[in-house]
Amino acid sequence: MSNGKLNGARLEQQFANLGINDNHHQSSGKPTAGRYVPPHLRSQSVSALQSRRPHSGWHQRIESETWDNRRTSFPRADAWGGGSRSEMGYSSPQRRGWSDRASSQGDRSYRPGRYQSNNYGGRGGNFSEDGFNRRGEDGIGSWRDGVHIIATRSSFIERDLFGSPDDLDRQHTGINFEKYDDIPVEATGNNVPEGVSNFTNPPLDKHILSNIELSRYSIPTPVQKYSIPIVSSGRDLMACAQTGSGKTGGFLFPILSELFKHGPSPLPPEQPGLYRGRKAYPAGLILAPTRELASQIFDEARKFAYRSWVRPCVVYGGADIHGQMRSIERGCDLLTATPGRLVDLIERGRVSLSQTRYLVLDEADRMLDMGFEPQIRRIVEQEDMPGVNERQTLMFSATFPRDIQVLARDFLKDYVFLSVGRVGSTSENITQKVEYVEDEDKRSVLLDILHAQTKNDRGLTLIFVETKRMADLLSEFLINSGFPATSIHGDRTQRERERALDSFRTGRVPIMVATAVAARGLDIPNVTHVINYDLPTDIDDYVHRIGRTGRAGNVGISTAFFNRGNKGIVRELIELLKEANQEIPAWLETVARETSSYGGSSRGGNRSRGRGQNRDYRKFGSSSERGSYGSNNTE
DNA sequence: AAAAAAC
Repeated sequence: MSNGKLNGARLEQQFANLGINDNHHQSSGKPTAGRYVPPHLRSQSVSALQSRRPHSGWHQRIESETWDNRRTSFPRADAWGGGSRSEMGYSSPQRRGWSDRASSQGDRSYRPGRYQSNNYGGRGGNFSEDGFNRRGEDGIGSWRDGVHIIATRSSFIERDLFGSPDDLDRQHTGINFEKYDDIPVEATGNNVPEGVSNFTNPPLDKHILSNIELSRYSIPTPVQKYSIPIVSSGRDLMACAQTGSGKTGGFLFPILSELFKHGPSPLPPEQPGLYRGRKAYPAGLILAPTRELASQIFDEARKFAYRSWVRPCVVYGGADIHGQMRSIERGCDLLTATPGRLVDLIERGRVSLSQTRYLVLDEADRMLDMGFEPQIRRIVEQEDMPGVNERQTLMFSATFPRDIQVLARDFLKDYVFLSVGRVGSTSENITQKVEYVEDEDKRSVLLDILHAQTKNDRGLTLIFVETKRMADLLSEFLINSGFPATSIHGDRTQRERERALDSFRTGRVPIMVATAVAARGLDIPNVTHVINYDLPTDIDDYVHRIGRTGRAGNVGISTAFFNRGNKGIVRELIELLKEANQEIPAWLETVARETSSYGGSSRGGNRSRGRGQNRDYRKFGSSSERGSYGSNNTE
């Protein structure tokens, strides 16, 4: 199962296996049984999918429904005539690419020869008296003659995107609004704009306000308070914010708001190239370090782009690239991507970054670490993305080590540094326990913990291990011990990963064993317990991992198994526990004392200064000055 | 040393 090296028959087999276990298909009774639907498309309404059924051949339909987004999921009489659009006609050579038109803002309908100048986006008309479209056909706005045409509302789409008010799954009830005022916020840089305390029309566009309201967010979280005016005033941002503090909204709200205000960029004349089709020119690009995180961000983007001219898309590896290409060539204004797949699409000539005005690096410290940095540099510096002065760049992460801040400077101009939450530490919402457990005792201690909590705890337990192999072994062990468990790691297929995450999220399988792939950014409500079965070697990873619980003001528990193998992080761990007002076991202090303070590793010197690392190094950094980049390693 | 991310 975990070694998926089947070749020829793989695809068919995958399709054949599909209808069996996927509860999405079963529960919603959609006509898609037997087909793989990526997570971000699974909530499409029945009518939407049915309406597409008669249009094209079976094979085509799999692909298009897989990656198709809302925009083309609904019949559009004006664009498609009698609704006889076929995938073949779609790719016919006589179709003119939208990007090689004389007019910069071309019509995006797909019928060959159809042309309406100054029109961008979907149909905006068809209003009914109450503003709702009863047939559930719209939700796609447009831009015409400098005016943002907001599409009619659709109760179908709204239920898909926003859930119903009593839908516990979707609610953000845990947000402790009173506590927001106590959270320290530090904004440094030149002329830092004043924070806003409400979602209001200036500076936000009215339409984004309406989508924020539909999502039931009532007041800005601390990071949003500042990111909104910072982005609206054209500034760059490096934001260091506690996990679960609304970082995604922190960049989506102001970016979409600006896009709604200003409309699409004029498209450049198409360069001759191998690929003659419609190229995607996203106005905003969001990069994320894992596929699941990209998918999660995209889900949010769909909510806040609802009824607007902005079409969000997502691309990531491990999923069929052709479907993704078809999706983005239908229009792609706000693209969320993992780096590898994006580079692939750029090489294929399917994506140009020449119109990208907003660049977001989520989990930025991860994106700029040794594994990712070359790819990021390539995307940002060696493709056709506008230079640092012609775009706005935003970086977000819960941790921002000083050396990464130095690196990040290459991508930013006169940025505001924002530090939200308990600086450099984890939230007090999380009760952190550390237990001394030898490797050979870990299994039985884990079982004890799980036995103790299954009684009345209906929350989810996330268990982190260091290796993919251990993730497999441990989840198998738990299952054999009678605990419903699943696992997620990079050697599982994308389908397995998504299914594992989904069954965990819904609570069907309340225990998940995970590698670092699940450590960052994933927003899974109701994770009440994070267990570090293996502690990471980097304290920042620990911070991100335990941040999967205690989200949005909820409380959570974290348990770490510590033994001699983990003494490398002992001092940083103690510092962290102190800052978060956690109990520190006496034996842990002993281990720290026994661990030589000069212990050979360079880690103690550069990174560990506790609170220092999440503060603006321009202001708090020790010896290195702004101008001394390149020779700053003399501590 | 391991994990993640493209085929």
